[in-house]
Amino acid sequence: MEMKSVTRSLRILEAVAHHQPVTVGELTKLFGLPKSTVQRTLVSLNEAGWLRANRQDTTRWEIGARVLAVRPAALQGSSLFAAAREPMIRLRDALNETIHLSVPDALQCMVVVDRVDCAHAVRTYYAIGDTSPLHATATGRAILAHLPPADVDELVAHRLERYSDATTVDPAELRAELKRVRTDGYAVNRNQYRPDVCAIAAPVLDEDGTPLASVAVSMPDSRYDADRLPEWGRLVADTASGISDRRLGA
Amino acid sequence: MEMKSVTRSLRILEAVAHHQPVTVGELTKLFGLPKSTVQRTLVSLNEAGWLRANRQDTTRWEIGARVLAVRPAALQGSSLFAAAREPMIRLRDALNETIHLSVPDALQCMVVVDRVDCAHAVRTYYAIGDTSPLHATATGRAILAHLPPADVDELVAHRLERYSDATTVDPAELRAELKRVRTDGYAVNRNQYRPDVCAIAAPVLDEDGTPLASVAVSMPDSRYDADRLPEWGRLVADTASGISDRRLGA
DNA sequence: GCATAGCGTGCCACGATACGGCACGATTGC
DNA sequence: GCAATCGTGCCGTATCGTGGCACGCTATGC
Repeated sequence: MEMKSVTRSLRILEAVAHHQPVTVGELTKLFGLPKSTVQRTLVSLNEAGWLRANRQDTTRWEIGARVLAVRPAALQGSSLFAAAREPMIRLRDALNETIHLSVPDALQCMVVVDRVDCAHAVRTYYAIGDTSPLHATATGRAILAHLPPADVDELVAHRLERYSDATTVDPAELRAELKRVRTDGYAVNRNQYRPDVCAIAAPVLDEDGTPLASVAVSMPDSRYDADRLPEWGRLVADTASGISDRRLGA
Repeated sequence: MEMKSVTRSLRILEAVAHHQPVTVGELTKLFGLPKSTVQRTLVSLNEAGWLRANRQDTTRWEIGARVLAVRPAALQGSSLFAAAREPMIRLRDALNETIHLSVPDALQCMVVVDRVDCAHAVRTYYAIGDTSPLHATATGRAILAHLPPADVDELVAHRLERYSDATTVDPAELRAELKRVRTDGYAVNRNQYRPDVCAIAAPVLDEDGTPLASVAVSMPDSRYDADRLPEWGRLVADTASGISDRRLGA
């Protein structure tokens, strides 16, 4: 049922992405596999055009540009990506905090797809491709709030994992929060996932109300100001709906 | 030397990306492979997290968000990407034409990695991930002009493919054009690749003069004005060198 | 309503093929 | 100049992917 060489080659591909440019030896240590096996896999990935030798050190491997041609359906041929770009920068300019764009992956987790950094010396850090849980983040709850109830039921059927003291693990409490998100238009997270990280997020919706992605402003707890929450929440929600409009208008 | 199942699974992955959401049957027709083989490959790709079933029609497959964690080395840990973003927007604002950021892939072709759209109703369209030939585009020649002569020799050793009446297919003519690019600081393309598409491009250089990427402004032939070429060329070149500086300063 | 065609999926014996131990040559560090 | 380490290539064997086939299901057309 599972093709060993395929899954392994993809694991290796991911490892190359995280450690590029990387040598055969480093990868064998990482995986504990025979040299020949890793080497053969790298050559195959190279022949497929997904890997290439580093220009300076031809014994090191790195990811080729081919992967950019393969983009998730969630990005809708990257029109979402392009539409979000400028509104995100404007939001960053207005608030001077880091802005993230995330999409849900198979309703399992959120994946960061784009980022605009702020100018503060201390700032939150998520890399593009990082994942986070749906129930414990603002970005995830902004999506959850606009999903069919059946999907939410399925999520709470599994135990809601606790990441910190503040994490919402009670299904009823989560549902109440989601209801609040729908009326206010934005979701909030104070230290519920990563300690000392707060965020305010709003969903980008499809024409039929399906949540495609969410925009979030995230900041250290020290800069979180509850008094300004309504104002910031409105700004984030406006940005998100602006992206929806741009996407559909194009 | 080549692992059949690996290369084939990646071909299938790419096919899914281009036709998503797609069914098993459609893929079997595309490749002429047995149903079971395609099916098994899809399941394996799914288990690796690179594929997922469509939400509406669970019998259709699409690309998962996992691929976003795998980024080309050419983006230099996305510092190039981040450095280019705002200068590109300023250039778009100045010219009101679509701006593309492209990187060379294994010196075979250029790949579009970012885009900022203009406001015109009629505009050029390249998606992120699209590829174009080195010798027939402004974006490619901006790179070629700053490559070691040996690399250019290797390129012209293969036949220069013709895409339109205007395509430069004569090696000597290409070399003369590259020399002009080096003195002027920007490359030009009038309908040499896609008919009715013109572009002006300049390279983003590394500290040692290696071309990393190129910035291009592209427009329909109807809006191309030869009289303004020097001015626009200078603006594009300034933007590109500004990106180089930002990248190194950061 | 029934027949049929087409779909996605699961099974299994066969045989191609990827595995991994090993050896070679190049490079680096002592 | 020696030794350790690395990337690479080879080859017999066991494994693993292959693809023909059959099943259950859905949509289509008579």
